[in-house]
Formats: sequence, structure tokens, C-alpha cells
Amino acid sequence: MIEKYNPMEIEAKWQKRWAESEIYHVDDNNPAPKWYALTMFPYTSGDLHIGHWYAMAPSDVYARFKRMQGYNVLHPIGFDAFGLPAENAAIKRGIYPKDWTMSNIENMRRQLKSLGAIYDWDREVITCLPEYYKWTQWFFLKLWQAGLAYRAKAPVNWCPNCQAVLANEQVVNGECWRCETPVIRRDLEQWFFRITKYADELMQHEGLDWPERIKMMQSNWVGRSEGTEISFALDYPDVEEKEIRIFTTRPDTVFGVTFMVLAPEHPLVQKLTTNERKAEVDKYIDKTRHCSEIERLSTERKKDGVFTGAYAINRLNGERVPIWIADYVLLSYGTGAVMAVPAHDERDFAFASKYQLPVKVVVAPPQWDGWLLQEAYVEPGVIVNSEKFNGIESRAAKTAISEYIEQQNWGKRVVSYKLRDWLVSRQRYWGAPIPAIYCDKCGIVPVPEKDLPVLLPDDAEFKPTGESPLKYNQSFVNTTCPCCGGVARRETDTMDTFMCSSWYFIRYTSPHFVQGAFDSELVKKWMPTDIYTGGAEHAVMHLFYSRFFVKALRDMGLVNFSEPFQRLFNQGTVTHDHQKMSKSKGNVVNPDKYVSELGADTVRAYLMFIGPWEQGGDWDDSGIYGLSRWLGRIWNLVLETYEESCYGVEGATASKELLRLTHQTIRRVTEDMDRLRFNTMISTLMEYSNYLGKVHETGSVQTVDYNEAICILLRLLAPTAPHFAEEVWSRLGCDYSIHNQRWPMWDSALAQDDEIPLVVQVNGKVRDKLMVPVNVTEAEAKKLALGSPKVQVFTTDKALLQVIYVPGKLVNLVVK
RNA sequence: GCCGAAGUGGCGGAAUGGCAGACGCGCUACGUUCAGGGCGUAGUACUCGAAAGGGUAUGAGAGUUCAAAUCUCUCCUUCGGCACCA
Repeated sequence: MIEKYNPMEIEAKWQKRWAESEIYHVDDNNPAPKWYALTMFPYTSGDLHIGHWYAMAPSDVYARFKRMQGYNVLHPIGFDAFGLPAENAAIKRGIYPKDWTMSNIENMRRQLKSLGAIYDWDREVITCLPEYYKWTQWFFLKLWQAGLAYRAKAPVNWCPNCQAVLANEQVVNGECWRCETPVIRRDLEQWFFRITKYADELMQHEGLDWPERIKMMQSNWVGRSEGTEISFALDYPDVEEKEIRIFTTRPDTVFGVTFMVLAPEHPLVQKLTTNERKAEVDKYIDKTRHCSEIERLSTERKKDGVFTGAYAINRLNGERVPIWIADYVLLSYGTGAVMAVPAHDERDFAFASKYQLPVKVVVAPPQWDGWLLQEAYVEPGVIVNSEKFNGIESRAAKTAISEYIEQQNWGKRVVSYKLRDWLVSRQRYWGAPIPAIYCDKCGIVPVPEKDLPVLLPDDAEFKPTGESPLKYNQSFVNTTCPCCGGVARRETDTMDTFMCSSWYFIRYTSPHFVQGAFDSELVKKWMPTDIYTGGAEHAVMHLFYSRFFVKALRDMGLVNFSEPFQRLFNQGTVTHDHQKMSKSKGNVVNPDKYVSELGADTVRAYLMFIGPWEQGGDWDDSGIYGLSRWLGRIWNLVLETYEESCYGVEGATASKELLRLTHQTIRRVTEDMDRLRFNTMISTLMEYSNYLGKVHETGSVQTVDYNEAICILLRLLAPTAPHFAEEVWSRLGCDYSIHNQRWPMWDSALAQDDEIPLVVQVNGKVRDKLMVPVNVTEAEAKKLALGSPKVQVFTTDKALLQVIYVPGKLVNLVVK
């Protein structure tokens, strides 16, 4: 009687053995071709939930597969450890963010180890430790030196609850993405990175194996649009500016302008507003300040605005048009001013209708005879009411009018982007301090590289005050100027955590390097990553920032590649009760319970089996026992045969079929692995093990072939159920370790079927299936099909019109 | 509102123009000296039929094709992303 499969015992045993023998240690000098399999590192929120396992387990399976294929695989792990949750949790529990974070890491590390992954823990990176953030600060200085960092006063999103500035990306439906408090706006002096410099390049994804969906989202995020900047004349004796510049993608409609709209924050508004309109304009501006940008951009809201009392001149036709303000025009996009053409823009039409502003048609709808428009006409057409441009087709008029404007020096063709520069300042404690010093004499001075890291004091009061908590930490703030040696103050803002995660994949290549952020030779060896897997929620921000970092490094001559992530794959989300898992909803599924009951191998296999990886799904554990039983069946099958020591029959005849199925299985499993189709990969292994069970029972194959098949099954199973495979492998008396074995190769000739089922259809309906030799000729196949009695029932007394033959698949008889 | 993805048994899903429902869960029956979420065998879309066998079926409707879950169009539903972008 063999022992039962006891996952708890064997998993602990092998995890210990693997660690002691350093089997997963990654050797930079290994001459095998490299494979960098990167998984998005987890945020240190406390516990890993089943969704983390959904991200980590399949990516480990894939990395193990590549490792068995002979690659020198780097599959590292680390922790994204700075950020607001640590601070909030710390405030709530009265412990330091660092203590909270590090104890979370300890727990998560334990959970991750229970997964049985090939992580080389010697390469672990933790972004909140000085040996890491020293280099995050160094990146800040490098970007500054390269002219990519600057300070600007800008309206920012302000969460009154978190007492912190939020990036636009962190505002969800006008609310703070973490605490859901409505966000208000406030002006602060901030650090920005000039990511817009790379706008065009960031839209390019040439040569990258990425999902179309993500590429599209990134391109939309950049939001490139070609248009024309046009100057409208101002004639106000007391106003210094003599023009308003607007951006439009419809220069063909410039003769149809009947009013203009400025963003309420536009600097000209204060100068232009007439005395009698001032009260109303100021009231409107105040109202705008209380709206978040998200609210302003909501389509649900009715458009409204206020007349400033001022007018501008459309230089093209000399017409005088009123200047309005409205909150749907944003200062941050284009020039913060728009020309309004109600006849040919839906939004302008709605606005004009509300305030009874004129509508002037300049692009004629088909058969237009001067009727009043009921809605904006936005399609192309023939230009009218536009003086010398009349009669031109509107698309051609875009060029013609733009050229004319350029000749007259009234404007120029420009490219505009939705993308904005990256705001990196955070008025928070738990982040990497920004390495800048303010000196009354020398101005803003970078911290010299030799003085890095600027250490985050452990003892700071991090209570929210509306300003950086570091401001009140005298020993941190007070310093001397690196230029003049005089009294100076440190920058008290910290960096956006996206800074930390924009280069962690580079640090993994040389995590202990002390002379710099990374060892160039090792970066050259490992980067770019061959595959990057993670949630689609990082489609834009994180991936965008990382790409920006790499491009900036390249332009500084520090790396020799342009893109960090060659292949990108987004796994789906695991929900629970059809909702995203979150602590606040109380629907978090902890994998520990399943691991301690059924073992990590079963949990790994189940997560991969529930469906295509990119699809995710709702967590339902009702099927998990099926996977546990499957492993148990293989256990019994393999070890029973071992005990019996004789399991085949010499001279048995079915070995050829077994061999064929074996090679078909290797092929299917390998192909599914490469496509990351783990659900069908496991089905294939199940079919194979079921077949071996049958073969074992009937004793229909030769011992040597059966033996070989079992070894192949275990190797194909090793990435999915690493502990299980290792244990069975060792019980069979094979050498440690199965994970150092080579992935089986298939032989196409051996995988080839002798006979195939030929489907015979009559008028597209299946009427018979015939087993025919694989190399059957078209003539033979047709003859066999016509000869089938089952088919003849449907063909007698009918005229045969056509015979379709699909080689190796079917014959379709078309009769009438 | 726009963009994208998806909709297949009781359930998760398989099949990417060529046998619909692989594999697994659940369920049913039988067997097993079966204490246990054990093991084994058979069955399990709907429908007509005693059976052989037939018909119907991949959200709904049309179309293309010898052939459609798969391609096209319209509509419905769900999920994800974007947010007046001038």
C-alpha cells in the first residue's frame, strides 16, 4: 500500500531543499541564452490575496517552462513599498509606516514562498529602503540634469481627507481613488517631468508584442491631434496682449466663428473682463475652482458659461465676436482658448442655442439651400460664406486656409497632445525625498550625487497637516547649501511612487550594485525583459512612465535600448461575488487557507485551469477538488506502478499509439505554454494522464515505453506542480532535480496519425465519419464518401451538384 | 456618449470557417468491508421516438458561404477603458 499524496509535507520539504541547494540562484555568468520573465511586483498592502496568486502562479509556470527549455531565466520578485496606504494605516494604528510596511513584507514573503516559485530571493528589491531609493533620487537628478525636470505652479487635485495631492490618474469620478472623498482643486508649486517631450515616441509600439488594446489605450492617452494655432486680434488700450491664440483641428470652419471661449483660469480673463461683467465673471470663476477637473469634463453636466464683455476680431473676415468663459475649456489643453463654430461643432451648437448666439454655416450640408440647422453639421462638405475659399471641399480647405493663415503670419500648423507632463511631487511622508535644496542666495540647488541618499527620517511626525510632514522635522529641513555653504532648506515633498516602479526591473539585474543604480554590463545582458505580465490597470500610467524612463536613459547614453518590455501580457482580474476584491468590501479571498488544505500545487493548477489567463473570472472554489484529485490520481498511478515494478507487457502492441499520443501531448503542451493558454495546457495533461491510467489497467503497452511516458508526464507537469513533480520524480529514484531536466521535445513524425476521421457531410450536415489513412487521396476520399450507406440514405434520388473536399478533414456532398 | 472585449449545457470553459460542448466541476445510477469531500464504471444540451434514428440548438434577427459559435450588418445584454480634446 502506498502512502497518500500529502502536499503539506512534501511542499515544505522541497521548498527547504530548493533553498538549501540554491537551485534557483540566477548566475549572471551562465552561458545559456538569457530569459527575463518579469511580473509586476506587488504593493505591500498586507496580505496577498488570490488575485496576486493569479498573477504570480502562471507567470512562474511560464518562467519554469523557459528554464527547462534551457534558458538562463531571471524571474525576480520585490516589493513596491512606498505610498499612501502605509501612511493611512500607520495613522490609524499609531505605528510607523516603515514598521507597518516591513511587517507586511515579511508576511507577503512567507506567502510568496509558499507558492513554490523560482524567485531568487537574493535579488529581492524593496523600494522604501535607502539602498534602493538612493538611486531613485539619483534618477531624479539625472532627469533634472537632462532638462526633463522643472517646477511650476499648477492646479492640482487635493483630497481633503488624505490631505494630499493626487495625480489626475488617481482621481476616480471626482473622488480620491483610495478614500473616495470628493476632490477639490488647489494651486501648489510642484515638480514635473517633461514626459511630453517623448509624446510621439511613446505612441509608437513598433516591434513590441503587446496586446492591441493596450497599445490603443496608450495612443489615446497621448492623444495626438494635428491642427492650427490661430491668432484672433484684440484691441484694448489697457491690455498689453494684442491677440488670443486658439488651437483648432477645424481651420476650415474659421469663417464660421461666432464667439470665442476661454478657460476661466486663462490669464487674459482678468484683463479683458469689463467692469459691468466683472461680478458675474468672478462668481463663475469661483464656482469653477470648486469643481474638480473630472467634474468639469463630465458629459453629464450641462454646459454653461459667462460673457466677459470683451470682443475679438477674426482676422480672416474682420468680424467682431464676443469672448465668453466656460469651464469645459481647460487651460491645460491646447492654448486654453477655443474658437466657437456652432454650425459645425456639437458642443458649440449647444452652447450657442442656450445663449442665443448666432450660427453661421460655412460647410454646406448636401443640397443645402440656406435652411436653418437643427443640429451641428460635422461632416465634410463644400465651403461657403468663406470669401475666396468658397467652393473648395472642406478637407482640402483645411490645408488651404492653414497655408493662408501662415502666409499672413496669423498662426501656424501645430501638433497638440492630450498628454500632460508628469507631476511627481507628493506632499507626503512615506516616499523618497526629492533631492533638492533651496538656498536664498543660490536658488534651487540639486543635492550632489555624493550626498545621496537624502534619508527619510524614521522619527518624523507624519500626521496630515496639508503640507509635507517633513516640513516640521527641523533636522531634516535645515541643511547647508552645496554651492555657497550657507543656510538652506531641503525640499520637503516626496516622489510619486510611480518613480520607484519606473526602474525596479532594471535594478533586478544588479540589485547589490553599490557604485550606481545599475551595472551597465548586466543591464545589457538582461534587458529588455522578454515578457512582462501584470494587470491591465497599469496599461497607461506605470507602463508609460517606465517607457519614459528608459527613453530618457537612452538619450543620456546610459542604456542601449529604447523599450523596456518586449512582450506584454495582461492577465484578467479575479473577482469575488463579481466585485473587485478589496479590504473595504470584505470580499478578499486569502490563498493561505487553500494552500494549507490542498497544497500550493493544487491552487496553482486550479487558477490556471479555470479559464484563459487573460480572462480572469469570479472566484469559486467548487472545482478546486477536481485538481487535487487529479494530482492524487497521478500520484497513485505512478507510484503504484513503481511498487508493482512491472506494469507493461512485453510484446504488447499498443505502444505505437502511446508514442503518438505522447508526442502529440508534448507538442500541444509546449504550444499552449508559449501562447500562455494554461487552461488547455492542463486539459491536455489530464487527457494524457487519463490515457496512461487506461493503459496501465489494460497492460497494453511495453514496459519501456510506459516508463518513458511517465517520465515525460512528470516533466510536462513540473512547471505547474513543482513540488508534486519533484516528489514523485525522487520516489521513482531519479536524480535531483526534475527542475534541472530538459523540457521534452516532440517528433512530428511520431506525432503523426496513421488514420484520421473523415467527416462526410450532405448539404453541410454530418452524416457519417469514416476512418481513412492519413495520406488518403482526394479521389479515394470522395469515393469512400459516396460509398457510405449512411450517406446514401440522403443522396439517393437526388442530383449530385458538387463535391467539396477539404484534405484530411471532410467531404461535403451538395445534392438537390 | 465614444472606443474596445465578450455573450456557448446546471457551472468554469473547449472548438477561430469544416464533427459544437474537449477537460474539469456538479448531478444520476451502479459497484466498492467506502469512517472520511475516497476509488471505479456508465450516463448527463434540448426535443421526437420503444429502439434504430431524426430534428433543433452557441444572446436575438438578417446576410455571405458547399459549410458559420467563428466572417459581415442591425439590435439586445454584460464587462472593461476613456471622458466636452476644440
